[in-house]
Amino acid sequence: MELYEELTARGLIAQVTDENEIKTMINSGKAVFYIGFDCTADSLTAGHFMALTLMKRLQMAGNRPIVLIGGGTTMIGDPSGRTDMRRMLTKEDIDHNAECFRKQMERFIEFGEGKAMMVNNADWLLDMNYVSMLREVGACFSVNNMLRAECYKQRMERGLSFLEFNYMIMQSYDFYHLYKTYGCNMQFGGNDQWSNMLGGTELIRKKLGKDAHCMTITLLTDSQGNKMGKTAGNAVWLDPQKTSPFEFYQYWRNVADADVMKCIRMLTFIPLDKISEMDSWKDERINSAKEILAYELTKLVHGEDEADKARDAAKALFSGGGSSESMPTTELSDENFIDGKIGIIDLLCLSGLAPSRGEARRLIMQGGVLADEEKIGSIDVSFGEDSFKDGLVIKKGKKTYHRFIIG
RNA sequence: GGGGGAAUUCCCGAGCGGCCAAAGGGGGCAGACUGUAAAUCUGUUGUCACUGACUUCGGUGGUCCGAAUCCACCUUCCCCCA
Repeated sequence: MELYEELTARGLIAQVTDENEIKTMINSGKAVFYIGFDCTADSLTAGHFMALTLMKRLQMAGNRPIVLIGGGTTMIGDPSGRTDMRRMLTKEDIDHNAECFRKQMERFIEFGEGKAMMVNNADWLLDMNYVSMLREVGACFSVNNMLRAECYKQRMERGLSFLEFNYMIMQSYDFYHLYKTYGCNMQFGGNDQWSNMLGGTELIRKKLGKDAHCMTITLLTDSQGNKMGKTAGNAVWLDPQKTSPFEFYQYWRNVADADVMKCIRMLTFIPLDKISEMDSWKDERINSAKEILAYELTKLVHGEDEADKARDAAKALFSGGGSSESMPTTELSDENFIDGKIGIIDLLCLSGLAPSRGEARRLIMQGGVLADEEKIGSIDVSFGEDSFKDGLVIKKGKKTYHRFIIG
């Protein structure tokens, strides 16, 4: 099966400018394509991950990827699909974030001569002269059309600043610049980027009379229609410091039944024929599909060792037995003990299992705390030093564990 | 430039000068049921020395015995007219 057909079968393609052109181009490895990443945080997220896998798929088929770091566009902030304005980031923040992105991507995409390249649009956007920019680029855009763009829709109701309104023009200029400089003939991005991306092809057509193409990736949403890759409003990060491999594993291990196969298809590199076998899995068997999903993704992002550890830890915790090695651990010292004892509430707060003493108290009263698999029945329970000889495992609810040892 | 309106706890949103730690919903957390799923039901959701005390309602001052509620100024946002 050829690349384009595979992407379609995996459900990755949302919209394309010219299906036949794009198909022949990427199937024959002739595309020089870019994906832009705005560095609004100091780590990539699960959402970016899909774009990275797509880059890899295309690279494996001989196409040349350009990673564009949005050091310049992040100064503006993309309003697409947002209801409120992004917090303005300082130049220093952006540079720092860009550096973090670069490091994470290098683990994933091969950069170098004849391979992928990385550029930063700060290099050509930041020194732009306003008036010449307006004359060169602004003349090519119709405000009437821009206002009709889907990506501004929500903001038309709640207010859109002129700053953000210009985002589309900046992104379009990027494409134009890359086309001229590197012969970049295609842009990929999330489906929410469609209007911004079309802006680029329009600009290239108007300025150079040439055709360039775009293709958008289906946004990964769950069966409820929410964007995936978030827990309680927090992103699932690729940085192990921000989201530990274990948490990362658990996130995918816990996706809803309705979403597993979609995730496997879109995010993993498991061959399609294998996946279609799994399609018929039901009930308890679908649970093992989740294990596969979680393992595969953890392996891709954090490497095989971490994936093994995360899987073992999960097995140990949920099916009993096994090691508690990779569990988050807190070392207690003498000063934590009063009269040779430490209270359960202190343990919960110390480890961050509970953010406040009130919360800790509540958890205990609701029967949500176990110590070495035994339910804590009272908020006054305390432990002597000898309880920690072999480590004490405190369990909060069903899925959160913490081990305490004496340092 | 002129006029009008808004800012409440994680989010949306109600809130009469005392009965307001502040309705309701969402989300979160925990319990039951389960397959580490979904759906459903229950409890809970400012902090602490927890049947009590303390700190919260954009900011700063003020009125009052008493302010989320009234007044002044400031900040930010929205709407209408230009």
